[in-house]
Amino acid sequence: MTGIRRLAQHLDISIGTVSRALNGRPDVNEETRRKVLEAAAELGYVPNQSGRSLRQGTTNIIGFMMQTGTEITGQGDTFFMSVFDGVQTVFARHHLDLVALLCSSEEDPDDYLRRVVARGFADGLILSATQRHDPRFEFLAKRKIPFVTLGRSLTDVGQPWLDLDFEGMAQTSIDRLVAKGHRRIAVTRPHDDINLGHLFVDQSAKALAEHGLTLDPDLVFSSKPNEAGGYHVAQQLLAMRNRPTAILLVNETIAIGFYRGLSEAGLKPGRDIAIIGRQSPQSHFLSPSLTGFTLSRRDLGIALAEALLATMPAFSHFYPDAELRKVWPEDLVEGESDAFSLPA
Amino acid sequence: MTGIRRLAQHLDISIGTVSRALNGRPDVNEETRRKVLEAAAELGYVPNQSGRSLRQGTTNIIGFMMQTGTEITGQGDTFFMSVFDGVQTVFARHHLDLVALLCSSEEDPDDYLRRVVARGFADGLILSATQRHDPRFEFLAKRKIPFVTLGRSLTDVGQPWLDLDFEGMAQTSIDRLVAKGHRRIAVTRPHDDINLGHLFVDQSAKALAEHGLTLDPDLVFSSKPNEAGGYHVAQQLLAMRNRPTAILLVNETIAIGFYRGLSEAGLKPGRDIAIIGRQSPQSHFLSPSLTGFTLSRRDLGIALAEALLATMPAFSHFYPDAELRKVWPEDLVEGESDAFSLPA
DNA sequence: TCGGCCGCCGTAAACGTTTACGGAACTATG
DNA sequence: CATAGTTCCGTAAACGTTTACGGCGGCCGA
Repeated sequence: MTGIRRLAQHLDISIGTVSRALNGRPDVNEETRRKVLEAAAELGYVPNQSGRSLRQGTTNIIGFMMQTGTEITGQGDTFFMSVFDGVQTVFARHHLDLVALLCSSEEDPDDYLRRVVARGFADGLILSATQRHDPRFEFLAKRKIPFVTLGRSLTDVGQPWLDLDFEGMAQTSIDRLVAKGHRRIAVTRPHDDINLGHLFVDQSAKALAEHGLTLDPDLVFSSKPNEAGGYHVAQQLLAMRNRPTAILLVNETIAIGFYRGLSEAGLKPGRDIAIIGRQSPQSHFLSPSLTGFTLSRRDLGIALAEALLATMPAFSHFYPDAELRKVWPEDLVEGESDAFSLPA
Repeated sequence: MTGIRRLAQHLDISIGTVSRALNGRPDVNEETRRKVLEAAAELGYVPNQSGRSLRQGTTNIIGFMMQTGTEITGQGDTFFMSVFDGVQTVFARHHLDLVALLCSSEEDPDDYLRRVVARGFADGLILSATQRHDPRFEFLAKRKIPFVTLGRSLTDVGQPWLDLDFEGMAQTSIDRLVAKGHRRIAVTRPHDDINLGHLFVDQSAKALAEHGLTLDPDLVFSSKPNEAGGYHVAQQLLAMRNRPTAILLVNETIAIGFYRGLSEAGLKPGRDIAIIGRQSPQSHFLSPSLTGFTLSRRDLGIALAEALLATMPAFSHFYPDAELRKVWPEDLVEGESDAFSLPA
C-alpha cells in the first residue's frame, strides 16, 4: 500500500476524498481537509508526479531554454543567471518547477527544442537568444505549448515577449555622441542572425540619419559576444586607416576584450576614442570606467514569468493585467569611456 | 485511440509486442520489430514519458544542481557551462535528458534538493559547490538516489566524486614562489564553508612548512568568488603595513577585481607583487598576463557523467572501468603576473 | 508419434493519480 | 410531511506504459 492509498487507509476515508482535500477542491468538509493535510505532513506524503502527469497531461515543469557556449549568449557574465533567479521566484509561488534547458552550442536549437517537446517535458517554455526568423515560434504555436520569449523576432505567432530596448540604446547613444562632435561612429553586432543585432544597427543608422549622417558599412563590426570578440573588434578597428572616433558596444562582455585590444596599442578609452556599452558586474572593473546601459535583470525575469503564466489557462486569472509585450527600459550610467569629444 | 495503442492498431498487432519491439526486447521477431519501428517513425510516435515513469518508477532525467548568484559559484565566468556541455554529450548517447537545476542564492540548497527529490524529479544527480560538511550527501544516500559530486567533502557516503587539484595547485604555487625568494605569501579562499577553501589553504600551509615557513593567518583572505571579491581583497591587502610579496588566487573570477584594485593604487602585477591564479576565458584579457592553472572543463564534465552512469545499475555495464574518484590534473600556464622575485 | 523446448505473441494487471458520477445524509422550504 | 436542494463522500474509470504470465505453433530428438 503506497501513496495516496496508504494515506486514505490511515485516515479510513476514500482516496477520492484525500485527493480532493489535497488539491483544494471545494467539495470537501473543512474538518476532514484539515485531518488529511495533517496526516499528509505526518506521514511525509507527497503526490507522485508521474501519476499526476499521466492523469492530467501536465508536468508542472517550466523550462527556460538557453544556449551554452559564450559564442551565442555572451554568458561571460551572469546575465541569464540573474534573469533566471527572477523567474524562479514567481514560479515558486505556484509550485511550478523551473529548470534550465541548456542547449549545447554544438546542437541545433531547433532540434533540441523538438526533442524537449516530443518528450512532453514542460507545460510552458521561456525562449532566449531569439533569431531574426525563429522557427521555434511556429513549432511551439502549432503544438499549442505556452511560451514567452526574451527577445523579439520577425516571426510572430502572437506569443508574449519581453526585450531589451536596443533601439532606445542606439538612439540615446548616437544622440549623445553626435552632440559631442562625433561623425564617424562605429557599431558592433552579434555575428549571427540573432534579432537584436538588426534592431541595434538599424536604429543606429536611423538615428545618424536624423543628424544628417550615415552609418558607414565598414564601421559595422560583427563579433562573437565574448571577450575574444571584443578584442578582435579592436584589432580590426585599429587596422583601419580612417578610424572611427566613437563606438557602440552592443553587449556586456565584449567591452573587456575591446579595452584590452586598445591598451595594447597604447590607446585609452575616453581619451582616444569614445565608447558606450552595457554595464555588467564585470564591467565595473574596467578602467577608465565604462559609460553604459543597465537594467534590473531580476525584474525582467519576474516580468517574463508573469507574462508566461498569463497565457496559461490554469494560471492566467492570477495575472489579469500582466504586461505581455514590453520593451524593457534601460538606464544610462555615465562613466569616463565616452569623455572623448571633438571640436565643433 | 492514442499512443502505443494507435500504433498497435495500425499494425494490427498487440500493444505488448509493440512495446517490446520498441524497447529492444529479445523476444520479438526481427521482422515485426522492423515494421514497428518503421510505423513509429511514420506516425511520429514517441512514448509518453509519464506513462513510462509511472510504470517503471524512473524519469529518464538527470539533474545538474548548481547555485545561481556569483556569490557561491563564481560563475562570472563560464566554468559550469563548459562542464555541463561535457556532461550533456555523454548523456545524450543514452537518451537521458540533462537539465540544470539552478538553486537560487536566496534558497537553502538543502531545502531545494529536498524539494527536487520529493518530487521524484530525477534518476540521478550531479552536485556542485560541495560544502566541507554537506548534508545533501547523506540525504541522497539514504534515499538511494545515485549521485556524483563535483568536489570532495568531509562527508563521505561512498559516492563518486571528481575534484580540481587544489592541493596540487597550492603545492606547485608555493614551491614556485618560494623558489623566487618570496617569504610572505598570501592566499585567498571562498568566504563560506565550501570545501575547496580548506583544501587549498591547508595545503598551502603545509607546503610553506616544507620550506620552513609559516602561513600568517593575516594573509589568508576570505572573498566572494567574483570580481568584487577580488577587488576587496586588494583593498585589504593594500591597507596592511606589512604587505605580502605574493598571493595565490583560488578561483578564476577574482583576478579581474584584484588587478583593478592594484592598479588603482599604482601597483602592477608581476612587478610589485607576484600573482598565481587560475585561467579562464576572461583572464586572457588581463594585462600583464596571468600566471595560472587551467584544465579541460569539458573533459571534466564527461568524466562526471561517466562516473554517475557507472553507479546506476541500468547503465553501469557501459562503463565498467570509469574513474569513480579522481583529482583532476591542472596545467600551469606561465604568464607575467608572477615575474616579481626577491633577492636571495 | 509424442513430449519437450523454443520462438513469438496476446492478455491483462499494475504503476499513482484525478475526476465524473451518483448516492447518502442533512437542511431548508412550502 | 413531502420535496427540493446542498453538502459531502465513495466508486470506479481513465491516463499510457511495461511486463509477468500463459498459450500457440513449429521443430527437434527419442
